[in-house]
Amino acid sequence: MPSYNPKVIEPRWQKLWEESKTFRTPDAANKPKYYILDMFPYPSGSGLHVGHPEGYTATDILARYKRMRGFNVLHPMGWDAFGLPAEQYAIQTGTHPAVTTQNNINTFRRQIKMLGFSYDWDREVDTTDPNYFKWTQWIFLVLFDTWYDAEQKKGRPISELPIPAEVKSQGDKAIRTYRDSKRLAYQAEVPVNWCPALGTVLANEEVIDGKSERGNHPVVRMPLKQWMLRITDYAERLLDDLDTVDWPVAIKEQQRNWIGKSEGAEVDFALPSEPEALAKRGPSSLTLQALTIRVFTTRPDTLFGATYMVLAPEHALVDAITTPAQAAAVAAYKKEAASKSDLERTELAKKKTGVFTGAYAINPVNGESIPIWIADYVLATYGTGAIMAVPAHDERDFEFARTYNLPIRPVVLPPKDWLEATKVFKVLQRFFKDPHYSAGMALIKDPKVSTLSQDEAALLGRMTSLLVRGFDNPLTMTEEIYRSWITTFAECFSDEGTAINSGSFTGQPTASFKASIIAWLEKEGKGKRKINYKLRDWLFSRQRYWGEPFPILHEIDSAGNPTGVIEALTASELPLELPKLEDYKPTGNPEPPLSKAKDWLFVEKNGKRYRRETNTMPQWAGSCWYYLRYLDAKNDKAFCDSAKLKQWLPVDLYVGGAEHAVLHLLYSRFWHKVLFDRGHVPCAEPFKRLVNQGMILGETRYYAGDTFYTEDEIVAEGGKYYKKDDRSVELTPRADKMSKSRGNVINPDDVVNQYGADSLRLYEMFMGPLEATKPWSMRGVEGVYRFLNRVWRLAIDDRHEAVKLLDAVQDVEPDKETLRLLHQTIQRVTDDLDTMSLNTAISAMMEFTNHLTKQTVRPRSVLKTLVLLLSPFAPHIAEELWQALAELPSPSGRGVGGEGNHTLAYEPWPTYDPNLLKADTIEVPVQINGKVKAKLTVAADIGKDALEQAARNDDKVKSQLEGKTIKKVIVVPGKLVNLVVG
RNA sequence: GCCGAAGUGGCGGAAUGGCAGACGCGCCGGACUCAAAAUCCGGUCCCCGCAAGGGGGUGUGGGUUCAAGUCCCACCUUCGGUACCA
Repeated sequence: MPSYNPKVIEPRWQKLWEESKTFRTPDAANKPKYYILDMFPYPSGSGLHVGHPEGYTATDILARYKRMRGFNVLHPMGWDAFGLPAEQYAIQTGTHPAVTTQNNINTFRRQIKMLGFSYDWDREVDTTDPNYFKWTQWIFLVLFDTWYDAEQKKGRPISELPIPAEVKSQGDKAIRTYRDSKRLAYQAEVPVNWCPALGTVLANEEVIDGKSERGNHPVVRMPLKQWMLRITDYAERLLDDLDTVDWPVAIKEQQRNWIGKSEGAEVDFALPSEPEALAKRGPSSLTLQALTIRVFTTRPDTLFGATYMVLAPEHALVDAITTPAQAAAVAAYKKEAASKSDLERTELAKKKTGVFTGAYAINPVNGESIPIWIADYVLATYGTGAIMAVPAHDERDFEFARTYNLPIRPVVLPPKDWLEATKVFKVLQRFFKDPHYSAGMALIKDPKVSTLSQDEAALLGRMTSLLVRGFDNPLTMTEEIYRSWITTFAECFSDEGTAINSGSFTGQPTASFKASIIAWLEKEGKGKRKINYKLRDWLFSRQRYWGEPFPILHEIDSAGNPTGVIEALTASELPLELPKLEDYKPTGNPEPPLSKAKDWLFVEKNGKRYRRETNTMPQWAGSCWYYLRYLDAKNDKAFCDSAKLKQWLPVDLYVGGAEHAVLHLLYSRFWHKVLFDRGHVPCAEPFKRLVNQGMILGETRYYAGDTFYTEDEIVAEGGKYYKKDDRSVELTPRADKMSKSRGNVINPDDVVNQYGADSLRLYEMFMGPLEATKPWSMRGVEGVYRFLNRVWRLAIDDRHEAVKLLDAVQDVEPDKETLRLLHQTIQRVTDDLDTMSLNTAISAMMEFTNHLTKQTVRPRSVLKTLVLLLSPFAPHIAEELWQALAELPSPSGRGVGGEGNHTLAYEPWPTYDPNLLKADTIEVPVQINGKVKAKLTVAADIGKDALEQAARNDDKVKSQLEGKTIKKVIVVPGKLVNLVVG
């Protein structure tokens, strides 16, 4: 038997590790801690795919390496198990989602264990376990109990919220309402994506082109009372603290964009208060004169160019300001806008639409009366839902103004180089440089020949002299030119420049204008400095069964109607478990399925009647804090013991897919900061270092239209690809995402079956840099499998019946060369592990193996070191070889399983001696004018002068230098010699 | 459009500013074998040349430098994210 047989040795070692709990992590240890975390998976019904083991292998290698480096390593795994698929399955079959979920978890656990990861399984978590979600609910109660103190920039207990006197005077109910309005968890009426076919609300990311991601059902927008989390209060800190974490810049940038901080001003536009106008609108608009429309702008310096205003169709004041004459048109437009999803709105963004309300507002800087429109290019959810439109300097306003013929007034003069950078200018300039310019001019003016429009030709005429002069003299930008430019080329300028047409502010550059106008607005009480965020509050409730129930009660009166009073459960009442349902089918309306559980729904407490909250939490809830639960997974007194939090936090290394760049990672950070503010965790950021593994694509295929061929059916020639047996068709190579429909999914089970877990692990790391997107290749797996076979045969006699060392393995000192290469390999592998360059670490071991293969005598000590280096990558074969190579159980090895089985998992990591790295002689290239012309073999420690002499004396160099003079000599000892000749 | 990443052999990919293509795959040749598989040894960037040797070469065009895949400027392409955010 003992040729390399992963099918036998892998299960054997997995069993040993499991039975003796080799990787159990003690909480107390006199070692430095290292917390390595994987993004835990959603256990889907289709099982593990090869993308999962990529990150898991990388972290496992690091975990095993750090253990050998003497760290107390925490490396846990668990399940993000709430989610829609199990519920859909329940609807179809009646099987409880918990059953489906446990089956899927079992499959995932089996598959993950099959890969030999060194998780501490005693810390396994499952977000659907009541003992887990008890604490998810508990954290929700913390959010519910917290308000954000903007002055202290900190979340504080709701009991510490100062109650304004006028609220206090209105009694308990007012105080209650006031408190509820300040909590981090609050209820609000918001538009949601309701999918009637699925009977649920969907998250934005679950809606594609106005249809549900699953099943392609239509989705409508409707307002529903929802639970929201006030993440916007933490926007600034979520932004600032990005500077304190070691994350990929791309992810930080994505989070910054998502938070979307912009600085500017809020400006109030008053409505004119002519009594006549008011009377016409009837009693509903009696308060009109008190109304102002508040806008947010990042460009208060363009206020003088505001020629109209636009409200979002959903803006609260639309009906109040609309004149009777416009009422019908406005109503129709509002209806149309409401029926469109956000996506449809943006899809149809090419053409801007809108309707005049009939109302006017007063521009606070110049008292001008400007028309108010509604248009769906203004979003109700951003800023104040209303804008001042400056068509001369905003692309969107510009386009809208052109469509509806609204006035465009330039108030910012672009700098000169803006004009020169425009595409049109470049074309013109090229044209003017043309020696056939005069002839060209004649042609351009000839409408039969010219491709320019009449307007363009006219502008060309007007600008000719200016532009011609412009080659030699600086071009002067004037309002006249800018105006022509806008009208002719439909290009507006939206950057910073110099103010024109702006009253006493004229002449100021944009930056100083902004500052001075904000000061003016604040003095006049017409506006103020304002920072706005794109980030919106987090819609936290779902109309689903399979999620965490909210620990919230709604008080009801004797008729069963809600009184508006909400009460949180106490910690002692947790967990609030899900009721069993007979029928998981959607209710057909937005009433969540939990409303069907009549026994569960109503409770009496302190003599009052309550109805439970029937929404459930989104899937993100459980994954927001799972990294904390691992530290103390079985604690039933707290979500985690505080000493353990102090010991283990923050996570030292977090590895997962970039698809979670924003949502999961932002939500987690938010919860963590709230817990931090409330004193439950000891640090402000949860994940110190983050690494994203890249996506693994399917095997490269070679396409001709829709038909494709595999690598061995094609032939490459001159950078092009053809079918082997028919060269008439050129093929295009492409690697696609793995998907069932493309039929290119690689199943890890199959790979392990054929080559073993060690080969799968090794291949996934050898493919390329961890962060890179890379295509799968079965041939590549074969390659690393052959490598492991070679390592095996370095030590083991594969023709022998028992696992027996080859005679070549001897207790002798390694020769000089082998010793040098060994230490070099230790260095390379160690350095590569520290930088997570796992692909090159494997290359280094391959090179050393290739060297050893050629040796007829293989010192046992050398093989043992190689095995230790290999062990984090391919632990099973390493353990097996370690056992064969080690005559005695190593005293430092923790016993695993039965007699004679000793793991290498806690062996000290090999160290290298820098003095042994150097060879006695090295090859140094000699360049002449930067090109390598000769190579010298010299002593490694040769001095600068000696090296130059050696180069000059070299025959090849001499012949190259014949008849030339050396102008300069560069000698880099140990590296090269470069002779510069004339 | 904006933000981010990346462009290197037939393929995956290596290269603190210092010999481009490590390592693996594939391919070619050889050994072993009756034969095949497996394994082992050698070769393999392109062009000219029997060879010795010579020339070219890291998306494109410029630049810095004795020396550039690597640094700087401009552009092109691909991938990922995001998108009326005022």
